[in-house]
Amino acid sequence: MTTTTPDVLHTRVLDWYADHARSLPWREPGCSPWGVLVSEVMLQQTPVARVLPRWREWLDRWPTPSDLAAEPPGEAVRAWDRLGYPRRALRLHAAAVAIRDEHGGRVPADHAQLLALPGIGAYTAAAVASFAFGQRHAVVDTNVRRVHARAVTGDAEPAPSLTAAENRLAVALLPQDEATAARWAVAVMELGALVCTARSPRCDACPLLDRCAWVLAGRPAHAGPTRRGQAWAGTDRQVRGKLLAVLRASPDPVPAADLDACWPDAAQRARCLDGLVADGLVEPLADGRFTLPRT
DNA sequence: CACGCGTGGAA
DNA sequence: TTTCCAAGCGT
Repeated sequence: MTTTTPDVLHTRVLDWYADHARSLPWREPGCSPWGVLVSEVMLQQTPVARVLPRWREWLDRWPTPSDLAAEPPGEAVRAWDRLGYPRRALRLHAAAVAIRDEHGGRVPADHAQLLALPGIGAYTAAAVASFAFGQRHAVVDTNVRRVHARAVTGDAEPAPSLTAAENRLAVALLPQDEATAARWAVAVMELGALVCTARSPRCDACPLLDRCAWVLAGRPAHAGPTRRGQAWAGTDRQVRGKLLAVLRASPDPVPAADLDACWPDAAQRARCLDGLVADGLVEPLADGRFTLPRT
């Protein structure tokens, strides 16, 4: 239970955002909804600094969904470069096709229609509806969850996965006015990204310092179980990454021998290649070579 | 619902 | 060096 009224949180965070927001190209007034959507998908689990150059290239090459939809999906995977989780590139291409075929080439403003697009989940649908179309939605990402956990709930970290209680809290905190709600959504996220960070929060720079439930409680350590980091060395994910890197680097289809060279364990290599084919990230050709997907 | 899914910079 | 972690999604 908090004694701080939402109005104070809104004023503090919105004023802070007005002074400290980063100038990012997808926040420019002239940025299209498509530009916002592309940025949101690229930013799923990938840092802003790494996204920036790829985002500019994408929007320059494919300024509309129909431009991307006209290309083979493999071109999206190649242009994705090393942003990671390349299935996102495939889904973004599929979303572009759906936007062209089912929405007249225009990114839909409706939350449910956004949610129905490939690769667009609860967070991204709300983010696009809010950031690109100025609507009132609870936009709950990892930054927002961390700010809410500390400032409102008084916990050092949010729960391992998004809970119904967190969603209820985010809805309860939304300003009533639509335009204010949209600014609040991006402002809280920015606060979590720049000040209320995961590792070393800069509480001295926080506009909520004197109202933060976690600080007022003496910054107690995280109570729950420590979440396990993802293993990497020797995992299928590493092997998939190596296989796909070979295919991205080659403008032409690649002989199987080139893929064999990138990982010593033949069984794991074969399993991963099969997985990539099943995912639609790799296309096997009749002559035994492999390529990024053409269809 | 817990898990698998890439990548690389910073602490 | 190792570990953490960065605007999640789909199954």
